[in-house]
Amino acid sequence: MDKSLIYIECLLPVPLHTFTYHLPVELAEKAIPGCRVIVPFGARRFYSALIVSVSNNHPGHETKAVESFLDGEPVLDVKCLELWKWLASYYCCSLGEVMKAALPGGLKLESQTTVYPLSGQTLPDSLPELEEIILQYLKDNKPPTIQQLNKLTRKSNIYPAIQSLIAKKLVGVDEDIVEKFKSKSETHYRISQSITDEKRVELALETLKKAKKQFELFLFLIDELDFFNQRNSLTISKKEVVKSLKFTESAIKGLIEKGFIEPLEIETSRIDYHAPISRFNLNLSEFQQKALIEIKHQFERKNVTLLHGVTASGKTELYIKLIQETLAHGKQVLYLLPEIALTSQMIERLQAVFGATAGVYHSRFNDSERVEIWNKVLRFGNDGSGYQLILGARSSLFLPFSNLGLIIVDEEHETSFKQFDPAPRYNARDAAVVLAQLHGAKVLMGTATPSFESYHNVHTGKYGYVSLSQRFHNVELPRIILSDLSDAHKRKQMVSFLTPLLYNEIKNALLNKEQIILFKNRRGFSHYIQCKNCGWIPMCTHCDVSLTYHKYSHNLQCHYCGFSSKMPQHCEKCHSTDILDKGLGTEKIEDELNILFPEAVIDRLDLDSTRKKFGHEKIINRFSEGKTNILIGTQMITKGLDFENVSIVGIVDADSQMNFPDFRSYERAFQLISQVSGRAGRKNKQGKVIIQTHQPDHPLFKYIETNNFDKMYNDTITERRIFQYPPWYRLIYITVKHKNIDRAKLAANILADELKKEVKATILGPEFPAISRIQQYYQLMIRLKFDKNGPLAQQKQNIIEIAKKIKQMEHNSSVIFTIDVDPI
DNA sequence: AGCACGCCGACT
DNA sequence: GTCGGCGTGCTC
Repeated sequence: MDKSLIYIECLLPVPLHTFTYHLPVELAEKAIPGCRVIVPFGARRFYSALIVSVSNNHPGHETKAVESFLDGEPVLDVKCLELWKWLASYYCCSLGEVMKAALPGGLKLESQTTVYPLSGQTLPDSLPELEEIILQYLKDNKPPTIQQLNKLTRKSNIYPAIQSLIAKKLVGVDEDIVEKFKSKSETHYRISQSITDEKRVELALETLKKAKKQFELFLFLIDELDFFNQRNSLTISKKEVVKSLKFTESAIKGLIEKGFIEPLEIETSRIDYHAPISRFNLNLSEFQQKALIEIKHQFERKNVTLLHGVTASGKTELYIKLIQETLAHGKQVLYLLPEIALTSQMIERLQAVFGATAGVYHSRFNDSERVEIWNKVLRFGNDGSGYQLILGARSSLFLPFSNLGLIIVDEEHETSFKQFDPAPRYNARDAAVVLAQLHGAKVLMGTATPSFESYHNVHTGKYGYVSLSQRFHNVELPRIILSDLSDAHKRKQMVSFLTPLLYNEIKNALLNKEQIILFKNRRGFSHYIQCKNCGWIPMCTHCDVSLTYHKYSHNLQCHYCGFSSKMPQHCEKCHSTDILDKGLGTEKIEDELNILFPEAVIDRLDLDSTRKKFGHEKIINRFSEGKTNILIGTQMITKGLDFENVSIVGIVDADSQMNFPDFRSYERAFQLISQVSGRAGRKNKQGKVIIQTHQPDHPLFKYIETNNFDKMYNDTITERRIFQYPPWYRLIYITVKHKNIDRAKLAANILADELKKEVKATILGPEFPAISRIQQYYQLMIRLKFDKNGPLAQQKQNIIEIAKKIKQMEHNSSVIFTIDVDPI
């Protein structure tokens, strides 16, 4: 064994395992897990790689040498790496994939090839046209990157031409690592270090007598930077100097040249600073006080506690109290929320309380902002400037925490905590429990409608449980009224899509100047069109779904791949011009309402109306300011919004939610309807929730009417056991995709057969899901149900091995297998 | 994920 | 005959 080398396991920003590199043993002290190095990878590229572990042992295959070191200090805590490893093994993906999701792009470096001309070689008489173009470009420009040349020549692959030029010794190439993150900096000035006392100032002014502008500027700076008290410690930005008086660059330059002031670059933040409210008094109600004591009591014995509190029961105040206490102990806090964009009210509230110690992190930040937040979390503990509290969406789980004391998972039941695509397909709620364990921290999960998984964990004693059943200010829960759609249809009493009951309630509310929310989910039928003559329905050419009609843009769109086409003038099959729109989308509801209630101001909150930046906020603000009378919305309106004046919530079509073919449809429907209901009735008046349904006798409504989550859970949990579903069993769904339907089928069948032989689980499929083709790819699904107490980790390994084996078979290399653990 | 290599069809 | 399409295999 070569004793002069040590070996490091590295992660590169490619969706693969780790790679081993070597470096001389003298540099061993620089090889710290969590630091980045630059390494060669493949034929001609360099990447930044993250050191995972260091060893003295030769890995048993060839290794390349580390090119250089990037960091003196780790960019993350080793506990983060532990979380990554857990995620990779639990969610069946590579560590490289986890790293891709975890590290902000700015910390991942990649080499760029630049091309430069070589002189001294005589030009041949003739060159291929492409090579001529390149040479000409090099003559007149600074060395371009390969990508720039590709763009310039509008060719997809310019590399062969460059290789040919290299062979002729006409050009050379360079591999440069580019640092993507540039910290934002401003030019500042300070009084020169050589000016040590008043005397020197006078002397300086003496020399400046002839340069009037410089004299004035110097005097200004001495005053502004409070030289006589602060000496040379303060700085002023160039912006301010130029702005404050009519000083020009030349005056500044003059002072610098004479050595009276010094320029320096100061890093500035891209992130807004929030000043905390100076005096924040938190008065907990008697019930909240009791709940707080109970939570702490639970934390003595349990690492995770579920806080079950109805809407508006004041969970937030409890969170704030617990965060304050944890921060006071010098520990970090992570507050996880679903879909950050939809919870801006909550963020604003918490930022107002915690000010600059609190940072926000989610996917809408750009790369530079993310690196900045990352570094601020990393810096916590070193100086006073780091973030101690992070409010964020699921990806904030990856921030480089070193000393977490508490993780709050708000709206624990929300499905958006689960990442679906791409890998890692992790559930932030569950990963939070693991992360907390690594830090010895506690987890508080809050919700008004617990997920069955979490509630089950409470029942088995794994999680602690605290309930908060009293609403704030004793606001009553809204009255739930069912409205029978079948009956109204039969009696021909329907007013467009409204039962007479809901219609009249809306009318009355409008008369009383009260607001109305109408809820229509996206699931179920959206707004497709159909030929009345032959039944033809326009379909997406890439996916097997019907196209949705959009009135606003007057075209047809696919909600899966974004494909759009013109609205056809006549049926493509029978050429009939009698084409009808079917179904009821939010857009159509808006239209109908405009006809029914022409005096009302109507707004719509869905994916289409909020696409513009701040579209969401604008619609919400209009409504909460009372400018809108009726708000129509999808799932979006259920998220953490508090309105004062909503007396009626109408659920246009409850059936499509309940009848969705999924084992969780009950749970979901209950969650959704109670969340929508929570928007109704505040402070002084009981609100009404009117549910339109064809099945008013459905048992689900009994639970909803009485808001009896417990009963719903107990009545339906047995069914889950009988049919082998969570929380009793663990699910893994495997999707097999290929452009060719037969290849997809064949690979899926082989996989299912192998799994049945090798894996101890109930295996269903392969079968085509409801949508069998998405973006040109046919897909089949295999579903596995595992006994919770079995050796799951081993089984997962088996699955990965089998999939790998099948991929190696002839013609199968382009088959895509995706493994989804704990699918939602 | 990139990127190189290699094997086939459509053009000068 | 060559250019360039993409299917396949490899990266310490």
